[in-house]
Amino acid sequence: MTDPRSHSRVTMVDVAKYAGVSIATVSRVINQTASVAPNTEAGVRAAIIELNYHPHLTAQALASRRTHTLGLYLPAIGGDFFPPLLRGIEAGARENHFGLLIYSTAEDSAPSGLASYPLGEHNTDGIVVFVDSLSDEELECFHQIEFPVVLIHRSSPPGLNIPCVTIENKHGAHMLVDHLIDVHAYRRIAFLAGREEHEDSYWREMGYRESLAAHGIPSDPHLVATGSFDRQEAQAATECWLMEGVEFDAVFSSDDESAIGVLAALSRAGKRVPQEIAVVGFDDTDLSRYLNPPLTTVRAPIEQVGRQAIEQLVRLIRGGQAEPLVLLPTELIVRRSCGCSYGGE
Amino acid sequence: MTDPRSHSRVTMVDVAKYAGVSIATVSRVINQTASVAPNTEAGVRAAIIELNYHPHLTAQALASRRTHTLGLYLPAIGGDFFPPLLRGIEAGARENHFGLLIYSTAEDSAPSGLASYPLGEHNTDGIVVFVDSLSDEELECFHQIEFPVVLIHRSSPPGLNIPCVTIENKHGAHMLVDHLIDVHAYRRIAFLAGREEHEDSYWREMGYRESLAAHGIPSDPHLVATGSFDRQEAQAATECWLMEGVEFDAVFSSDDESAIGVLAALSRAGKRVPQEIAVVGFDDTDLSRYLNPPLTTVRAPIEQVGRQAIEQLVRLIRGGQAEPLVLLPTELIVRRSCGCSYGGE
DNA sequence: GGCTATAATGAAAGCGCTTACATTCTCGGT
DNA sequence: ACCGAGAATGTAAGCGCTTTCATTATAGCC
Repeated sequence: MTDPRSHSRVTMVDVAKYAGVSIATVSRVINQTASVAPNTEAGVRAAIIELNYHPHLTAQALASRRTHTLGLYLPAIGGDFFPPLLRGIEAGARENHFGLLIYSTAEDSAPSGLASYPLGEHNTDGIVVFVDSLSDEELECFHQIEFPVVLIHRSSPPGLNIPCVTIENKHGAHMLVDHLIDVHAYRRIAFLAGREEHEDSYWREMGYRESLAAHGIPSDPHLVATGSFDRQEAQAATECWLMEGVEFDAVFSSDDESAIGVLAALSRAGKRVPQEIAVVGFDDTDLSRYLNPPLTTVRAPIEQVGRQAIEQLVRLIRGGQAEPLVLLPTELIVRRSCGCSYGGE
Repeated sequence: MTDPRSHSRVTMVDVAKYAGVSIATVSRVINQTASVAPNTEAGVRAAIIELNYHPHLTAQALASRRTHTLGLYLPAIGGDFFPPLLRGIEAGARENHFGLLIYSTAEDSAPSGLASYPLGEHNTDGIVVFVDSLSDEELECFHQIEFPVVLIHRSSPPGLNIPCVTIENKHGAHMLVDHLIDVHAYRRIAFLAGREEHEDSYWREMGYRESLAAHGIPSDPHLVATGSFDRQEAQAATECWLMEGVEFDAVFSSDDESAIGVLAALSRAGKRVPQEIAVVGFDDTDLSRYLNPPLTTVRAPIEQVGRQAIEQLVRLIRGGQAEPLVLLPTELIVRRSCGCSYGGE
């Protein structure tokens, strides 16, 4: 057995001795928490370099009662949505000099007696919670102890005002459907919803309905199905429409990922996109420009969502106020799958 | 300012008092590190639940000198490759009851005087290093202090025998090119390499060359270009071939992601896949079955690579031996882009 | 019944830091 | 020359645990 205790690491005591000062002074120059005479400081810095000293983060955390670490709860790791989000979060954490601990609640059993929350006040200074990776009750627990939390793509449970950052789903969807109606004169526009409980899906559907209503188009329940933000399910749902002979000239798939499934179903059925049926998505993932045809969609600034979440969280940790709601703007991205033609790319 | 110190948390002392024992005993029942009388144990457990006590991980880490946390160094967060890899790693960590700290060396400045490595012995028990996120010198540092490290998709620098887990790149590429030659009788097969220094790319190229050689096909330098594992660059490289009038009947793109670029370039040039030119990739990312046409590729068990890496790392941490090299098998996935037709999907 | 292994527990010394408080030193003002 | 304010530094008490070592209670045995 390699005993981790065997390595005699360089500690502050060593540095203090080498520099001929007390450990308090060493601590002061490291944290710049009080003024130190220039000479002394230089000596300490030299000692630190000479001995190749590195502070022990765990000890610092215990003594200072801050971990300098942020936690991220995820429901699952995957999807085209995920990498840019994590990229934003990781970059935000790194820039603010925080470590980032991640935990997926995917196939998690309920926290048992002794096991506490995997990420919480014992190992982080604050957490960001993505959609439904934590239940309302769990959020409530954190709220009670006033632990810093920020939510992503999910609004605060009523009562506890937990800050939240998300995107303008409704407006984006509205713009997109407007485009379909105003520019292409489609009237039978199908909507493929995401997961039931998912707020993104809810607001996108709202944007869809509002746009229809604004154009005096009655909404037809046959034209709404569920794709669950999933390629397979979206494909199945589309095939279902096709089988049942539902008539539609365009489909608005609630995210790009399910749009891929729609495209696959249509292609297999021999329907040409966009000549026979137009398809549009949401998110503008990296991939959508490479689809065939390139996908008209709405750009969701996912990476920025991640950054903003960290920004708000860090404010909270530093004792400041966070925005109760950060709504990042979405933008219509017109490519070819809606029927537009364009020169670029 | 919210002072994090203000919350008087429940500590072992409280539990000990409540149960009428010493803190040592509480520690014993929590860690099961020595036998405790059944009655006592029951009392302590009851106290723990009653007081809703949760051990303070930082304090545990400091006292026991193990953090129960693993670190992951990444060069960048992104690509289709990334989510399954992280999924495997995260699951592995979670199952072994380790936390997971991640750090991207992407736009990292050189570690300055006081700043130590972001992930190291001060905050983790071991790290996994993905491709070139750490330099040989940095690996050497960790090696010197005998800090547990395992490498993913990158072999150990000479001398230090750092365990490494990767996939059978050469064999996979060999199978794939064999298929192109044996089944479809292609002879002018272009190869689009990944990044220069990338070992995956190197071995895939080796497999390609060996297969050609085995079939007595001379390799033509004009047929080898660099796509850098990147859609854009792959597209550009393919367009370049097309411009220069290089003749080829198939292209083996060193990963699925660049295959997308190849497909885009070909489609723009009006070339039909696979009728005029076949395209095959490597990795079998989620997406490849949804491409048009569905992509023939080689399955890389990416998620398993992540899991295996953690497995090896945990062994090392527990003081055991790790496999010097874990090579996970690859598998040929035949779809339509090579010219095969099939009923499924 | 006296004696020794053994199991159960407690006391206390850290782990490597931060920080409140005490101490010493300097220096301008008078 | 003397006082007091501030700056510079040191002392020491924790932070919440683990773990060694000593102590006490429990058997087991002839």
